[in-house]
Parts: sequence; structure tokens; C-alpha cells
Amino acid sequence: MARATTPSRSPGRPRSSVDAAVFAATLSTVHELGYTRATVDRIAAEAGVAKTTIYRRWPSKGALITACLVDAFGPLPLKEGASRAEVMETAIRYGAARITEPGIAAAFAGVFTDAIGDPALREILSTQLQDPYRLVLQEALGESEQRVLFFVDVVIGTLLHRMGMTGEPMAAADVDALVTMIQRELT
Amino acid sequence: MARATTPSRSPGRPRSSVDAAVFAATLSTVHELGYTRATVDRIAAEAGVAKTTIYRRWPSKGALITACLVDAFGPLPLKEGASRAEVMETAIRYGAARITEPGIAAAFAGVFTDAIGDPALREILSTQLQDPYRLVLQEALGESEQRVLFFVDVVIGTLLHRMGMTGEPMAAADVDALVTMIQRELT
DNA sequence: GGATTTCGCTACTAGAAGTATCGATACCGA
DNA sequence: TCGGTATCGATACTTCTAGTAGCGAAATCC
Repeated sequence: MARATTPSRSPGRPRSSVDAAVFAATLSTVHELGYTRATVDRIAAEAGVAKTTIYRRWPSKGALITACLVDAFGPLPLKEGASRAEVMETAIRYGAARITEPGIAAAFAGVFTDAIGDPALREILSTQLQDPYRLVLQEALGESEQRVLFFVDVVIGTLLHRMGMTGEPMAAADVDALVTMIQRELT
Repeated sequence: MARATTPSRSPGRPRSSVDAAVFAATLSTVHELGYTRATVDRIAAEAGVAKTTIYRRWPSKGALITACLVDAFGPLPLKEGASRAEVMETAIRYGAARITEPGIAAAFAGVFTDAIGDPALREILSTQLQDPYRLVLQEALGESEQRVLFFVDVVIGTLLHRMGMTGEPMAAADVDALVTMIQRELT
């Protein structure tokens, strides 16, 4: 039971801090080449690490991209005391801004495709990426889980569909329309 | 200039009519294995044709899947004299029903992913799959191109996002909510 | 029957995911 | 200072898949 409260570092060479470099290289490469042609070899080269190092940290290309998305999205920046309409607008514009960033939409769509045929990856995607936002929004909006999931489907689905069809982010006027449409859904 | 008006068949062995079998095999295989693992070899085997026959008709896997989607969606069944709200409801429920069919959502998401990094495929997708619906809806709804494209993004994007996240089609109650929400958008 | 085109089949190339191995390296504790 | 341990980079490898090339056989028209 000794040192049970001392979380001393495990022995051996510590991991070098290259996660950020790998994430940046991943988004950059996916942005430039698309999900399919963004090979792990190229990502590793651009990050300046060996491919084996990547596979030591993430079990598959899909898992790497998902981790990259989780890192890129981060927590929802909600203001204190905001109205429900304001919360909704902030959330939508935050999502739109993230998806506009280079590589994010392509990475998202790619993981999506892999997830449909891979329940384990779908679980990661749902748990690590969607659930944090769902929980925060249920609390901030006072809406049911079903209702919040519906909003997420509409917002993220719409933004991704536009990126997939046109290759460009949704124009500001259409994002405004999305905000208005969904705000009307608040009871 | 002779026989300029006689579109007689070109000589040589005619193509055997296996398109329907190939489309069925494609959707079945994609439904079972997902887009990535649905290889052209397997699709050809399940359709009972040689892989080379498939590549004689469609230039790439993405083009095959897109053709498959175009075939599966077909024309929008609009009633004569329907109101704009009825047209919208019909279109949404028609899209939801098609995306529910086995393999359609997985195929759609896969083509989407490939399209983001492949402008030629994106062009095929936009022209052959989206434009027919867009034109019919612009006419039937009397809305602008921008507006109709926005509706398509919302409806198809939402339905696909739900399929991707859960692996299941959207429940009837949520489809109803989608119909109501978008009908409110009609001016 | 001859010309033409598609068919199935086999073999092939190119490229990517993921694995195995090994010497070198960085940190910890004694 | 030195041994233990875990990571690093590098290389080579296996497996799988998209897509191509070339062949003889079959189907249709004239």
C-alpha cells in the first residue's frame, strides 16, 4: 500500500510530446489530399515522426482522425446567463466555425464513412465527440436528449452535407438561416 | 449524311443487361460490409459478373456507387396540384424512405468522403444526383436555387448524420419533426 | 460468314494499412 | 555511475484493394 497516493511516473523513456504536431499534420494533410489519400505515411512524415510512433499511440487511422477531431473541437464556449436562443446561436456558430477550419470537414466525413461499417469506431465517435456537447446542451437548453440529438443531427449534418457537395464551407447567409430555423424550434 | 435519322444499333456484341444485378449486389455488399470493405471484387462476384465488366461500364468505384445511388433514388413522385407544404412533405418523406433502404446511407456517406478529395466525383454527385431534385423542387416550390439547396442540405444532411452516428435510420417521430421544421421555412 | 464489340478470365502494377524487429535513446532509481 | 525500462526512428515485411492489360470465346449485325 506504500506510495498509493504518489502517482510517480512509470519508468522508462517518457513519450515525447508530439501529439499536437501529429494533429496539425493530420489536419493539414487531410485538408490537402482528402481523407482517403491522406496516408499515415505522409502524416507521419509531415509531423516529423516515424509511422510506428503513430501506431503506438492510436490503434488505427480512424482512431487517429477521431482523436484529432476531439482535440480540434474542444469545449463549447458558453457565456454565463445567456438565454436559450443565445445558447443555440452560439453553439451553431461555433460548430460552423470549427467545420470551416481546414481539414475538419474532410476528416469528419471520412471518420463517418468508416464508422458506418465499424461499430467500435462509431462508439468512439458518439461517446468522445458527440456526448460532451449533448450533455452541455441538454443542461443549457433544458431540452430532452432526443431533442438535443435532433438539433445536433440537423446542424452538423447540414454543414457537412454542404461541404461534401460543394467542397466549400456554408456561406454566412445560409448559416444565419440555419440559426433562425433552429431557434424557432425552441419551445 | 445517310441514315442521319436512323439511330440503328452499333455493331458488335450488345452489352448484357446486368446493370440491375450489379446495383443490387453493390447495395447488398455495402450494406453488409460498409463502403470501405465493399470491394469491387466482392460486388462483381455477388453480381455474377467479372470485375473487368464493371470497370468497362463505370470508371471507378465511386462512379459505380454514385450510379447506384442515382438508380436507387429515382424521380421524385410529386402529385399534381399539391400545395407547397405538401410538396415539401412528400420530398422529405421520400428522401427519408430512400435513405432507410439497406446500403443507401453507407453508400452515400462513402461517396461523400471520396468526393471531398475528388472534384470530378463531386461534379458527378452534384450533377447527376442532386440537380434533378433541385430543379424539380425549384419549380414545384417556387423557391430560389440557393433556398432549395439549403433545404437539400438540411434534409439529406440530417438523415445521413443520424445514420452515421447511430447506424440506424431516423425514427418516425424525428422525421415528423423535420417535416414540421422545414415547412415553417416556406414563405 | 465476316466484322465488330463485349464477355469472362487470368495476371499484373501501384499503393496503402498495419505489423515485426532492432539498435539507439531518454529517463528513473540505486 | 550504472542497470532497468520504455519509447524512438528506421527498415522491411505482409496483406489487401483499386485499377489495368491482354487473351480467346461469344453474341450480334450486315
